[in-house]
Amino acid sequence: MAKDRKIDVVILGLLSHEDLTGYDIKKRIDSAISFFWKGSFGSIYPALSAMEEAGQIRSYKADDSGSREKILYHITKKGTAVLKRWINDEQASNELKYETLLKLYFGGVEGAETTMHNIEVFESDIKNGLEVLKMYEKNLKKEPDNDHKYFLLTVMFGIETYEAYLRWCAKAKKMLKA
Amino acid sequence: MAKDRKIDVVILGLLSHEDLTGYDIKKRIDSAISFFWKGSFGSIYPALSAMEEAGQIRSYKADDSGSREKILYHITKKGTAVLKRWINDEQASNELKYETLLKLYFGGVEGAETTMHNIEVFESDIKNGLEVLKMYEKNLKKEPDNDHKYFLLTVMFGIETYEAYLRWCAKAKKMLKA
DNA sequence: TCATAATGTATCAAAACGATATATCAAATT
DNA sequence: AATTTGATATATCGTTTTGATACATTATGA
Repeated sequence: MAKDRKIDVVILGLLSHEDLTGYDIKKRIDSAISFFWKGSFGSIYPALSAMEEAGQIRSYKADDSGSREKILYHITKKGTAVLKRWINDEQASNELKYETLLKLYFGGVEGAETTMHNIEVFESDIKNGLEVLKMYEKNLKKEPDNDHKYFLLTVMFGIETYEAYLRWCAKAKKMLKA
Repeated sequence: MAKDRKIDVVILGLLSHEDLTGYDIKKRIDSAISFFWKGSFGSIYPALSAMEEAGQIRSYKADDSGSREKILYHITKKGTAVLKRWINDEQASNELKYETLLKLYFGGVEGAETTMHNIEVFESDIKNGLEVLKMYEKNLKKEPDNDHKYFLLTVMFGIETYEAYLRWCAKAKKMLKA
């Protein structure tokens, strides 16, 4: 009926490694997995409440007294089961929304110059992103930790696709000049 | 304050080529641009109403009497202006949500076998998608129509990235076997 | 003939987004 | 020493989008 909250499995996945606050979760999403996933506080906090209600996670206050309010979450057996069920379900929806391609597709209503400029902006963004990813890769390969094997795989995915984007940019620019 | 509806520019872009019904718009989104964008009836119909209210589009009934109710939409000057303003705005957010990578990233909680299987499912989907894209490319290159130049560019983008996905799949499988 | 697939408009609950509110604490600036 | 800034932290709000469903008509085809 109603689609299931995807943010749930993101949270469960992150909590399967360590206990985190809602704020921590947001930070993890915005750093390590930002190039293939995102999430906002507006989905994280309500999900945390609902998931605790459902017994998938358990909250507790940070015990370093004197510090400010800080609610940590710990995954329960029930939560682990939900996470595993999701990983073992082979269907996965990869939803892409490239506004850049949308502008390109409708590029006919404006001149080729505008399209060219939009491609160049995209190209520049990707070049920056690629540098960050390559830095990640370098560090991950330096100390071949088995724990980080899966992280390395996602980074490699990013590099492979970003390089493809750049190849396409070159082709597209060439085509537009002709 | 509130983010602007992205579906609006998709609709305006499609209407800039020809008059369409809401159902037509959904079909266009699900075919030509499906690999880099998507939209549902639940966003299309309310947007059509709001945009007509705002004077960006104008509706009229199909005049082939005897046929069923059919509401066609036509873009106005105001709508064209909105579309052009968006295309010329250089900021574009490309939002990607790869559930496949999410499962991979959290792959540690299950065995390498599960991860391997998930990669193979992804690989198979991409292979199918790539074939479709290549068919599109073949047809578009057969009759080099200037009108379809931008469409060809998006298809080329798809091919380039899908091939990158497949290269990554091969690498990932190799790494997991080791 | 009768099923079922495609066409077509429309709404609803749930989910996600992005902005904002509120407040504390550490570090940097004046 | 006082002040400003930025990071930390929780939480909610209005808007947009999703995915499902409802409902009805027309075309296809077994």
